[in-house]
Amino acid sequence: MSFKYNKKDKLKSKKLIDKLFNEGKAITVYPLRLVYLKTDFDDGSTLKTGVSVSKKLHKTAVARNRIKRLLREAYRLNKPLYFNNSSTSYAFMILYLSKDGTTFDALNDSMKRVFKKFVDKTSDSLN
RNA sequence: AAAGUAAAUCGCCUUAUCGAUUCUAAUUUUAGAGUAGGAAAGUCCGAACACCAUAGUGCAAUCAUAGUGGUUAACAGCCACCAGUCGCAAGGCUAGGAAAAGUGCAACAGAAAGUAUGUACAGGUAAUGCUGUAGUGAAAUCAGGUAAACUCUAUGUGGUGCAAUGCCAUGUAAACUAACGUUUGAGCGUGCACGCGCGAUUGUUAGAGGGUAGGCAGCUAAAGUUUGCUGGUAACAGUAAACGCAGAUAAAUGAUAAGGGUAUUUUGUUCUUGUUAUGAAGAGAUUCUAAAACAAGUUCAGAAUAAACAGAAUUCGGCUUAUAGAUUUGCUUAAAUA
RNA sequence: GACAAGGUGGCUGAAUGGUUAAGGCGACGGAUUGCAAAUCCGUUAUCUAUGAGUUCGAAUCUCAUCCUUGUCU
Repeated sequence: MSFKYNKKDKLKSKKLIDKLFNEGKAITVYPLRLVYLKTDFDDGSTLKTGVSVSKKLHKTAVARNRIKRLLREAYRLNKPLYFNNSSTSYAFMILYLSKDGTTFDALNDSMKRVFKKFVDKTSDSLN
């Protein structure tokens, strides 16, 4: 798996997103919240991920776009470090909970902690 | 100088690495090219385009506009001029038709706010609110004010909006139940009238229910952008050349690092100017100098900090609002300061 | 994206262009009570989203801005 994050790996289907929020589980490491669900995909990709920022917390489109871009970048760079060997496929939704702005370094750090927690938790449940 | 005023331009840049998306090649993972604004925003006007079976007319209502002329595909925009108003001025602002067509409204105060009528003082008369002043009020005897009150005049105006609309996929579903309607006309474009015909195999309304929430087209070359020339006071028009300029859909246009430029603050430093004697002259008033100190400006170097408003969603023309900082040009200056 | 509706004290909610704006629920103080509740009396508060305009006068009319809510397939 590489650093790429193209159309196939994005979570787009409205149906799937509804299902994810209804049936999925969540991990919160402030300021991030990861909602995940184990599913299978038709097009062969193992992970589908979307990001979201509330309009209530960040009023302007510029602020929301900025945070979403940083979230995608952090996800793209950290993905191979944690999921290179996993064969099970998941749908992810990453939410940004803080009201304040952020920097790439801070977000990168918290993204790593979220994935670490996720990997620990899922491997525990398998055992 | 400073202050003001009008207009225009820019809105950090470069490189490397890792990505996103569209198109074109080859072809199955490579290469090349493109990729956000002046407001992309608000959705306030005007259009294009699409649908409302086809294609229309009149009236009314509604709504909009409102000096004159020009400009434009169109406009409530823009340009020029006139008028009013604010400003010393440059210049700014103006929903700027009609109150002698009619209806209405005017609290409190005041005698009286149109059905008019009368207090005090003065003047005047045969006599009288007959005349003036005072008093109330935004407005007072003359009529006026108000049309962002109704209204009148002139001009214009069908509705819905790309979540329009067409096709594909999915679903037993153009299915089922009730009411209304059957050529004597329900409905067909929201009020009335006319006209036109369509019309039971797919009428209208309501109920209950099934499916989808996906894809393709619409979708980006356009009343296009830049520069020059010609006409016009100008808005703008004509013409020639060059350019080919976003197309995403839980939302692309990014992230990181390095370097550079700009502004502010601060440290050191170069130079200039000013102030100060504790120095010097003198009997003294006072005068001269300025090592040092302080203040202001300035040269160079370093450090830190900061960099606005804001993100396309069918497309154009405007308007409105937000906007750190920088640059350029024209014009004005009454009073006050140097 | 396209198109609509609204904004009045802490909450709810009325108003013909005419006295810094009705009423209710609250809150506070007093009376009542052995103490409370209920009841009665009084008080409170920068209340018409913001900024302009029309008018003698604006919560009301007009324009712009801000905020909130709704509709669509």
